Amino acid sequence: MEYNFQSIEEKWQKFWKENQTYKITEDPNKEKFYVLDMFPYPSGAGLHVGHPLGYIASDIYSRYKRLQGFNVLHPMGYDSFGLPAEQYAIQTGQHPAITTEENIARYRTQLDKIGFCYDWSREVRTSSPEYYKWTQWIFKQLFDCYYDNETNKAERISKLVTRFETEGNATLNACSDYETIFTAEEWNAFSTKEKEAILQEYRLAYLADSWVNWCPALGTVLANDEVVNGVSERGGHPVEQKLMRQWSMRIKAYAERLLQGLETVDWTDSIKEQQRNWIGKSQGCSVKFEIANYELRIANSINPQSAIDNPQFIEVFTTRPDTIFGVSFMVLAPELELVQSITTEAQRSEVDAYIKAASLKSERDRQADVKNISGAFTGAYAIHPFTGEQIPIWIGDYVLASYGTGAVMAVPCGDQRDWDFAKHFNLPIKNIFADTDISEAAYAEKDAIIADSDFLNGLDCKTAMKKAIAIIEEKGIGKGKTNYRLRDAVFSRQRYWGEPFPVYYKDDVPYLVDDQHLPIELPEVDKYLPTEDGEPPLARAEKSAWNYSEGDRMEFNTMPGWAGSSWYFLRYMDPKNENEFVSKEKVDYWKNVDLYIGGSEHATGHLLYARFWTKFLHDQGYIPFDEPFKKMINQGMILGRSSFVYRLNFSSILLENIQEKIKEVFISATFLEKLLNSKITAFEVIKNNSELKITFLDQRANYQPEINFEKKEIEYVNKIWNDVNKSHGHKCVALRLDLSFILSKTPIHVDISLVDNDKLDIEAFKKSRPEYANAEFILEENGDYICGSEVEKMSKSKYNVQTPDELVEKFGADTLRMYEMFLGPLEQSKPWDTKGITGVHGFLKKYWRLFHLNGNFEVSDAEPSKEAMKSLHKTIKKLRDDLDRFSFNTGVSAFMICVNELTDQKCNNRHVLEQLTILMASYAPHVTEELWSKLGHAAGTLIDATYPEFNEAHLVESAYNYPVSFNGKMRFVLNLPLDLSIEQIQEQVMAHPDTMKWLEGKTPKKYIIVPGKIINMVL
RNA sequence: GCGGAUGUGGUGAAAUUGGUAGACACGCCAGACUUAGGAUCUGGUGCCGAGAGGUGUGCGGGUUCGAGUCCCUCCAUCCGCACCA
Repeated sequence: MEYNFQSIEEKWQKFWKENQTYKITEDPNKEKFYVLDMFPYPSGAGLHVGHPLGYIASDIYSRYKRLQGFNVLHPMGYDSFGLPAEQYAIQTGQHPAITTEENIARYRTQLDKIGFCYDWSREVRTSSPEYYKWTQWIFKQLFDCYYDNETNKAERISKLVTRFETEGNATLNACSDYETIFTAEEWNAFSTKEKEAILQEYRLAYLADSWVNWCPALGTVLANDEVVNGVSERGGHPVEQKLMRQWSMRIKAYAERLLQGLETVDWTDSIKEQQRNWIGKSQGCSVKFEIANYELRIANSINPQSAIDNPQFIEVFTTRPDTIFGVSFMVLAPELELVQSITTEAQRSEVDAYIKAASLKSERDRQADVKNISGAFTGAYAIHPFTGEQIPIWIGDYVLASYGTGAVMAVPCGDQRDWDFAKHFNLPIKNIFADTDISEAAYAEKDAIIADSDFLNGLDCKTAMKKAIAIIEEKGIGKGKTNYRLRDAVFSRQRYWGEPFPVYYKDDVPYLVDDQHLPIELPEVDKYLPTEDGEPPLARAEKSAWNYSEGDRMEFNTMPGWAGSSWYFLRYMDPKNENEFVSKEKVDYWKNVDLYIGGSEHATGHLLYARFWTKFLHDQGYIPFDEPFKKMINQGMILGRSSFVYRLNFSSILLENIQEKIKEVFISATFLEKLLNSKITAFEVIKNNSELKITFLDQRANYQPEINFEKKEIEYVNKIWNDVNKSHGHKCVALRLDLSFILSKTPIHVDISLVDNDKLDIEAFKKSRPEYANAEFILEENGDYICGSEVEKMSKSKYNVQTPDELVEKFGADTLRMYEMFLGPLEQSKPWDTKGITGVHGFLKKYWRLFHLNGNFEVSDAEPSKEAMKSLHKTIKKLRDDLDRFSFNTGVSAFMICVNELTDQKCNNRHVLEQLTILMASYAPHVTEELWSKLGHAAGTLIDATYPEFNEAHLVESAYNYPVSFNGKMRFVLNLPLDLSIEQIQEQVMAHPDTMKWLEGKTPKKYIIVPGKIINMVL
């Protein structure tokens, strides 16, 4: 009986579905294990072979854990709100829900064909109202909380209000940018609107006018992580800064905990580092510098009010308070308002010109232009708080208005940028580090001893920092402070296809919709575009189109893509719960995700937001953990292997009948290579009567008499002439080809479905495009057209997309699963190449054959042989070790070795094959399930079989092949019993004839004998 | 510039604690069977060399009886961050 994978896979997929083999329930008697794949967006393009890589790995691991007796939660669902479906809706008018539904159906078909053990009864979709009801509910909780720095967690707004009513906000320590102090009396006197405006400054989800990344092409704002190099991550459209009233999330409040939590999770250093960078913690101290002659400045200012409004101090943030005596000037960001009031008349024109120039530079230009030092002197001076010296105040665009206070105390001896600025403008550089040379560059290391610094003299940096902060605080001119680069995340989008907010407005004040009215469903609209006055698409909805409405109007923004994906892993635990987002009982059982597999591209988006929401839900007591994903593996990208054809570009071709169109001529890659490796750069062939005259030319088409061409090169030219001429009905009279021109042209991508093993299917290629219909080819000797190739990202435009479907059809899901694992380590990026798939397919056939004799199923019930047990237990151990360290590729090799050995042993022992089948069940679920039932087990019971136990006894050897080395070089192998003592081993080795040969008459100076390992002699 | 990762045959890779480098597979070569093969089976295959042998894990150095593995220097590729005070 042949290994008929098609019928086997179809049969079992149907069985699993009908019998709900993979449906799981909470079972307090079993230990839980939660394996999760990153939430996919169901794109219209469907799956390519790169997508299932992680899914296969997680599936293998889930099955492995289940076989070991764990209760494994392994769900799948769809992050189904998103831009592509909406863009499609705008173009076609089709409701995005329909497109989304179709795409999900396609995904599901593709996923089902690979044989995953997902519990589909737990599927969730972010775009379904049953799901987003709870996204809205969580938003409400965030709205109703603030971050209390004293309890170090999120607390209810009602607690804050009580505090305001009794004490005002003077003693409050909460996360907010609100700095105005009010008393309880003042608070109680505020109007509702005023009170709400203040509360917005504290809420974790809040409405505020903030500078946002506005993307005109997408018609929406974007979060910082959705902007890469000044353009939108999706689509690459330009992004500008715009002040808009938007919902935001006060993620800043969690900066420190998000940073600390990284220590507790098992993620790659690379992702953790990216999150640390994004959070950007820096510790230091704020210091106030008094502005000299401030009164005078006010009197002279053209805008006295501005001067009065601004403080007479410049506050800076520094991470190096130990270098405070090294300050020799200050630099302000040019856009700072303070600059206007301190600039002297003499400097005004220069300063204004500089500010104007700086404002014209885009954020991107400013970043690109790091080396160009620029700035201007304001004419004003600050007073050094310790020395009383007057230090000049400059402006320069290397100081960013958005970070810290937008001002720096410049310490040129210790900071390279300050040093560069000082050198450029010839400002004083004061060295406060003992025994350092700062003539060529700043000394930025923190290992110097401080000098010329009054009370800091003789101290090392660390001690000096502490002392400096202490004295600065004592003097009341500043205090120790920690800064974070992390900014609050914009939470609204001006789009249609997203979660509506559970918010209505009355008198421009936002109010939450009561829980009983949730979910607020997406209303129908006539068009998925903004209104004429630029309101988001939801503003088009009639009041009656809303399932609930209240107040003057509903919120027209929708939530961003990361809203639904920030908590989806919780919903899988209890997907149908209508009363809670997840029940306490279920979340207490399943807890956080034990293994999370997905790409690394969400490092600063999804992975940070999900951590933030988890911490918040934990603070509020809804879930018992505060990190969502304990261990994460980032699978590498599967790259495509593109194929190329090379079109010849004849700079001149003459035909007898010049009306005839010149055909497309393609040259085979191997032949092209030969040609390029020859001395030929260009040639011309002219037919004179029946004689051919070949002329070799240089790049300028000049005749090259000095090069002697070999016979083979003449042959190459002849071949081209013949092939081209043949294709043009032998009407060519002249031909000129410039090879360097071919190289300068990009090779043409050809669809990989037309190529097999680099060989082009010429007929199919001709049919693929009308302009190729009459193409002609310069082929290899054997008549093949060989394509060139290159490894690139898989994409439609490169015609190198390989879908899993065709491979499943050709080789089966089991082969695909094993092959994807066999490619190499999961984390590594690698090119997709189907060349090796036959090897894996052959292995499965070989495995199948172990169970069959002359085409009939036949296994032996005899006692297994010693060597078969050894092969088996070697494999059991190897697989256990490999899976425990997520080395999926080496597991496949181990199976191959085992099957090869059992085949050599002609082993068809029931016990051995049965155990091997359980081991392989997680990798190749279909074929193992088939053979498992043939072995006499009930259908569908393989997934809960008892995982084989490793027994060392089967691997015990009595003898060992010792590698015998001389000076560390292995010379021969000697088989010796393992129970020999070191002395006996030495005796045996010395007695061996080969030893004599390698000793060359010398006596070894030293013997290194490690029993069971090696023998080495030092000569 | 800073940080992280990677570098081993023609190719994908393996070598888990320092102990026979290249397992396993592709490809290639030779052979068997076959009307045929993208089927199956057998043998070979790092490089140089006829052979003995030499040589070999990006380069150079070090530690060690012994280094792909540990340490130092440099180089290359990929990814992330980048005036963050």
